[in-house]
Amino acid sequence: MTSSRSADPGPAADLAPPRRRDARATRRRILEAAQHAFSETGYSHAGLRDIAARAGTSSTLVLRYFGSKVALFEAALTAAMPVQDTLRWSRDEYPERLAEALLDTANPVRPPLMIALASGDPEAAAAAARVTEARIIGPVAAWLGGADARSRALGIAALATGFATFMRQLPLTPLPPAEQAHQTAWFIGAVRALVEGDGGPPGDAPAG
Amino acid sequence: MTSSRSADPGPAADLAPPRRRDARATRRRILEAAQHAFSETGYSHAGLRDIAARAGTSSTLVLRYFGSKVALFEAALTAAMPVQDTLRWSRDEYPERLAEALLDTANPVRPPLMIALASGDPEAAAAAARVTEARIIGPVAAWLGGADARSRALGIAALATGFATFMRQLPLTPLPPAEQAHQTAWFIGAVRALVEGDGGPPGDAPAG
DNA sequence: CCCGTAAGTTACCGATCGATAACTTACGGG
DNA sequence: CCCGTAAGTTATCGATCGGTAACTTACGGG
Repeated sequence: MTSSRSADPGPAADLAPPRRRDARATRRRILEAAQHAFSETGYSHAGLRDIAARAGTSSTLVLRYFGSKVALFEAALTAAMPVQDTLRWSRDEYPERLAEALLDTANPVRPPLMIALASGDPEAAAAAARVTEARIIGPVAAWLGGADARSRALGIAALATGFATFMRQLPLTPLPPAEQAHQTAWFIGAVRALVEGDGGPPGDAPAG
Repeated sequence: MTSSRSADPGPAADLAPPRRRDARATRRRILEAAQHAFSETGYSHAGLRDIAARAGTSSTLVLRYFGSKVALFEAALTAAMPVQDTLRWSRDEYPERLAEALLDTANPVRPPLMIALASGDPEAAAAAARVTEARIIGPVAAWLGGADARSRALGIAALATGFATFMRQLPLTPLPPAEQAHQTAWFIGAVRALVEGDGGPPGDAPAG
């Protein structure tokens, strides 16, 4: 990317000079704050003022950078989609890795919840559908292969959404550890069945 | 000003006398309207004025009958839970019946969506968690039996939630019929695995 | 017939929301 | 040094929300 700045700031751009006005950094902070807010409380309940406060700015600047709330949501959901990472996993490790990612309490960004909690607002639901198709259904279906690839990719997404909703969003009385392990094992098995295909694609078995 | 009430009791108002003030009927209409509104647009996006308009009354009366919006939601979700019906199904027909119920376009009341779309608001999420435990996890787990009954019941609920969200709420480009059938078949198979138990309970087949 | 009470309506409140306009200030090229 | 422009702030708008108070009207027992 060609920087319009003056001289090349050097390879160690991490130690950026203490710019008090940095549009790119501000925009990135807003995007991260939006991912967190939309993941925790959903589209409707996350206000622009909350997001701006998390990012250390004002709601006006948020709108200047992203145009509207629903556009910010679409940008945040797109940025939160970890498809490029998940597609590097092998078919064999995919189910377990997906479960780990969904249950990782250290990461507050949860795309399945962003999708599920957005589907109440029509505009946000349309944005979520666009991003889901472009960044999940399409790539995952291509990665899966086979005739029912789209249906299986959609099943994985639906499974992850329901799993995340019940495991991380609803304040249910927590399961005892044994049942929790059973729950995770069931989820992994269901995803594995979808990854490997229903009847099993002929001659396509990934030699483990 | 919608209807002039005098002089037209309508064609055979069932068997009820033409009461112009019927608290029970009004309350029931409000509850049904709330089930529809919460199923379609979720807790946050469904306003008391919308619900009141669907029921043909005013938001004031809604609040007088149910106290608050979250209390109305809890009452509507409880009334919408079809557990008493589903538990009459045999273990064998349960998965297909559940899929039919979720995909029935004639019925606009969808408890899984009421739960999923409510989990953004903390109070509504708590209410949804209470009703889910009392009316789904508990009864279904008892009906399922076995050590992992609670975990399996939770899996069925999570599966239904994700399935309903992606099949009926998100405006995705619809799957072609063949893939749609595959999707439904996969859902039924996943539910069946949870109903029958993971390792399979020995000698516990219920005679339909 | 009469009136207490329940059923229902109208008007309104404070808070919050997304979004806009106008203003202020810092950065950097000339 | 100077000033144009981008970055950021303050003030505010109109709409909508859940919720409350006060008023009106119909039902039914005495």
